[in-house]
Amino acid sequence: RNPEAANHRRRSSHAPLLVYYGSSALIGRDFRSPESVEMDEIMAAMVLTSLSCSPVVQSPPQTDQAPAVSSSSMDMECGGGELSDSGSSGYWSWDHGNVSPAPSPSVTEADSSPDEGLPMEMEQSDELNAKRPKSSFRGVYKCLWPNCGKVLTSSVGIKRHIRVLHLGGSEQSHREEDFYYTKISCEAVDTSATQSPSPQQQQPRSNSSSGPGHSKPSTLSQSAPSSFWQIHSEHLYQACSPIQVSVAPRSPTAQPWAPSMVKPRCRSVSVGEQWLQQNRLQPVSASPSRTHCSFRKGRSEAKKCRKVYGVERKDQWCTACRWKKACQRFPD
DNA sequence: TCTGCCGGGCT
DNA sequence: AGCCCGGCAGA
Repeated sequence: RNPEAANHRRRSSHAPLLVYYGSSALIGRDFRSPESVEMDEIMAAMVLTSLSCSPVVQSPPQTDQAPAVSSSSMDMECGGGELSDSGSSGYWSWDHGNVSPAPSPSVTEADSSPDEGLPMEMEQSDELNAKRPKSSFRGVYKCLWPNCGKVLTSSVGIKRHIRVLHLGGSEQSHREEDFYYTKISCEAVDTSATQSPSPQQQQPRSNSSSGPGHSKPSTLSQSAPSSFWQIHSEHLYQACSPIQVSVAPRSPTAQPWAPSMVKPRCRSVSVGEQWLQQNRLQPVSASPSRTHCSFRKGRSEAKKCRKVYGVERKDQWCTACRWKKACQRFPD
């Protein structure tokens, strides 16, 4: 595709990472006024947008990096988080409502791109999971609604979020929320350094473009978003095979942000899908035949024509046996 | 290696 | 539909 678009894509996938670094710094300086922080965020995002085209910037975080406050551009990278720590609410999220205009045009463009949709989001998230420094997160819940990606730490919170914002708060959507969020836990193992079981926090995305999405929740409330179903059907397909959590050995020199390293390992399963699997529901339309789900019937103990009559008296075999089909004379 | 039979091609 | 066979997988 055109290089400019590719560049935007690269940038947009980098920006959240930097933002994340910023978030840790942000926590360290929460004594600052929100306005000041917000201005810094905007400034930082702008600077980062112009600086973060090179993967070098994306080098794994120095977790012991001091979150000093200064006006240098380097500090912007550390302190330019857009992540707001909701503090008293008990969760942090990406929810900025409709605050400032999108600080990073590239992010906005990527988010609003119609063909990127949720898969891109997941991809991005997975990518980020591998890069994120260790933290003490247990597990978080991410909204799967297109262009939302809100992350909360409580299932109640995410359900409420989905019900209110996306499902229009209708009561008929009871339990439906389950299908629109995913629990992210440590199964997205960070293999870059250790196999630490500590769950990784799902990286929230800028909602600078989700503003419009949030502004029309009622129109979406009665039917699932198409991209969601795309994901969901994919899950169903994948559900035929066990979820792969194991980790392939990896070159120590491999770049932790290489998507190919991360994507196959990290698969978030929506709670709804988990429910489906637990309840042994089958995909509605999918035919299981000719997939790896179909298994060959185990060999029976019964003797068939071949054994009974032998190859010499093949003419006495049943037709099916002669045709190498399932024996009809001595069925299982 | 033997056996059962699925999947698919040919007539 | 009838016939045949390559090839897979369990014993």
